[in-house]
Amino acid sequence: MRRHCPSLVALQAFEAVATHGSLTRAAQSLHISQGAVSKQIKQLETFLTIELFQRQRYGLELTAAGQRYLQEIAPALSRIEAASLEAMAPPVKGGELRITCMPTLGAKWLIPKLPDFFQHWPEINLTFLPHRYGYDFSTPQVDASMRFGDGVWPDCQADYVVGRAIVPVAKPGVFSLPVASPEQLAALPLLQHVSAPHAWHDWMHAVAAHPKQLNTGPSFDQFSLLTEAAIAGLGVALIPACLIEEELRSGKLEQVYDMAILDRQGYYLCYPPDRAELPELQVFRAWLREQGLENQARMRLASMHHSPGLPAPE
Amino acid sequence: MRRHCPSLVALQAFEAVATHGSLTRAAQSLHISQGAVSKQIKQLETFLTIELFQRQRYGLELTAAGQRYLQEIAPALSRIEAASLEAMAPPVKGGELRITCMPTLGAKWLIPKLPDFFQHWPEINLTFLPHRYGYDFSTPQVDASMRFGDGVWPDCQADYVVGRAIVPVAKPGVFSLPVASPEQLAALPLLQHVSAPHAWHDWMHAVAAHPKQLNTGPSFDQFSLLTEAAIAGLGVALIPACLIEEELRSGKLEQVYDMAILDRQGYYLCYPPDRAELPELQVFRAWLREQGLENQARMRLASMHHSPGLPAPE
DNA sequence: AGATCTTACGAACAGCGTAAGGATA
DNA sequence: TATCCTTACGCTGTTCGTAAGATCT
Repeated sequence: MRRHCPSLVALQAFEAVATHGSLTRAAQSLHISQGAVSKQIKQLETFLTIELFQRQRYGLELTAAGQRYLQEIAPALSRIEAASLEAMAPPVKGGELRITCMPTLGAKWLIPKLPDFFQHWPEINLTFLPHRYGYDFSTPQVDASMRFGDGVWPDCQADYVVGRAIVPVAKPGVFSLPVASPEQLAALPLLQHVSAPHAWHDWMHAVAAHPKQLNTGPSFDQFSLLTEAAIAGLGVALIPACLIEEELRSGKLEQVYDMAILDRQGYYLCYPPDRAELPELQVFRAWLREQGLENQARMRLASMHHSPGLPAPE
Repeated sequence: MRRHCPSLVALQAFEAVATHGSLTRAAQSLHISQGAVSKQIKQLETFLTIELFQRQRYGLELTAAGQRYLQEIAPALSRIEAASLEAMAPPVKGGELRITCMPTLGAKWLIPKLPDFFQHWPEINLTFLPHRYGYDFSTPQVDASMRFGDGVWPDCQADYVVGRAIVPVAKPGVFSLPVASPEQLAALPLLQHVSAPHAWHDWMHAVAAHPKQLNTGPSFDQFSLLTEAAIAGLGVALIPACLIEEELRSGKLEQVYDMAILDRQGYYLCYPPDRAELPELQVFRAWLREQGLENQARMRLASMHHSPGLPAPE
C-alpha cells in the first residue's frame, strides 16, 4: 500500500519550528542551515495544501490547523525515536550518566517521573551531581545539565524539555474562580515574581485582553515561594505548569483561566557536542522529551514567542 | 536537536514486510521493486544494529525484537498518515464513497466502528452497495470492496485491514478452560470449517504443539454458524478474532488459549488503481488501517505466514 | 526448475549549504 | 540598518529500477 506521508525530516523540522517559533532557532537546534528548514516547511505546506504557520515579524506562529497537526505528529515522532533507541543494542551494563538539575524542577517534576525511566532503562546509572557543579562540561564529571533559558547557549546543545507553559493559579474557594474573562483577573491580587515584573502584562497580551489596570500584589523571588503564597490564598500567581502538577492534581491549587501561555524560556537539557553521541545521553534525552510532551498535550495554549519571558527561577 | 531516527520509507517498508511476511509481496503492496525493499530492510537493521527478521525459506519472519519494534512503529505511522490526511484540505462536501462488504464482516466488525468514522469525516457519504455487486469495478458504481483472500488480485490494489488473527474460542464453563497447553485442546471437540479441514493442524503447528490425534467435531460452512455452535457449547472453534469481538467482550465466548495465529488470508480493501487517488478513498483506507491495527495490538501472535490458510468465509 | 532473497550499477531525486534577494520595523 | 524569511544554484548522498547471482527445495 502506497502511503501518503510527508518525510520524517520535514516533520522534524515542522516540530522544531513550532516549538521555537522561528526558522533561525529551529535550524540551530537541528544543526542545519536556516534555508534548509525554510524549504522543508514550505514543502510540507505544499504537500498538505494548508498553511501551517502565519508568517510574522520576528518569527512564525502556528495556525489553528498547524496546532492540530502538531498535536498528532509530535507524539508519533517521539514514539518512533524512543522505540528506535530502545530497539538498538542496549547500552553497556552499568552505563553512567551524570547530570545536574535545578532544585525546584528536580523536586517538583523530574524526580517524580524517574521511576518510569528506570523501568525502561534499568541498566543506566543516573547520578545527580550537586547543582553547584552547574554546567561546566570542561571537567569530565558532568555529562548534561537541566538549565533554564531560551535554548541558546554557546558551545552547548540544548533540547527543550518542559517549563514554557505558564498557567495562572490560585487557592480554590478564595476568589470566585475560575473567572470568565481575563479582565476579571486583573482585579484580583496578582502575585509577582520579582525578576519578571512584566509577566502579567505579557499574559494579558497573549490572551488578547486589555484591562485598564493590574492589581499588583506582593512579589517573591522564587517560584517555590510564589507557589506557597498562592496555596496560602494570597492571590493569583503565574507559574510554569510543570512545577505545580501535584498541587493541581491534589486540589491545593486551581487553574483560574483555561489558557496557558507559551513562554520563550523554559527548561532545557544541555550538553556539550562531544557528548551528543553518548548512548545513555541519547536515551535520556528521548525519554525527557516524551515526558515533556505529555505535559503539553493537555493544555490550551496561547503562544507568546516573543515576549521578554521570565527570568531564571529559584 | 538532531534526531536519531530511521527514514519513514524504511519504516513503511518494515511494516509492509512484517505484515506480509515476504519481501516480494511487500514490494507489490508498496508498488516498488523487490530489491528496493530488501535494501531498505537491510539498512534499517544496520541502523538499529539488530536483526528485525529471521530469514527463512519462503519469506521472512519477525524476531522478538522486530515484533516489539513493530508494535511501537505501526501505530505511529498510522497516526502520521491519518493526521496528514485530516490536515489536508477536506474532501469536497458531499464526497461520495461506494463500497461493498462481506455480510459477516460488515455486521460483526465494520458497522459497529462506523460511528467513529463519521465523527471524523462527517462530509463523506459512505454507501454500502449490495454485496452481490461484488468487486466489479468496470462499472462506475463501486469504488472499493472488502474482500477476503491473501491480498493478491489482478488489476487491483489491496490493503490489508483485519481478519488474519485467528483465535480458538469456546463457551465459558463448558470445558475446563483456559487450557494450560495446546495438547489439552486436542482432546476437546474441535469444531471445523468445512472449507478449512487443516485449520486445526495448522494451528497446532504454529504454536509448536504435536498432539498424537485431533478430536475432530462437527463441521460448518460459515463462520457465523461456527460462532453459534461455539456459543451453544458444542466445542472449540477457530475463528477470526475480528468476527467475535462482541462475543468475547460480553463473555458469550472465551479465548481458550492465549495465542493467536496470523493466517495468510484476511480481509482486504480492494480498489482499482485509477481510484487510488480519490481523496475519500484515501481517507477511508487510512481509517480502516487504524481500526485494524487496534485489533492486532492486543494479541499474542504466533505467526504462520505460509500455511494453506482458511478459505473465503460465509 | 521455481521461488525467494541479495547484490551491483547507473539514473533520478531529495536534502543540504552557501549566498544573494526581499520584506519589515 | 538590522533581523528574519525566501529563493537559486550546485554538490552530495539516498532511493529506485533493472538485472544478474546466490540459496534452498
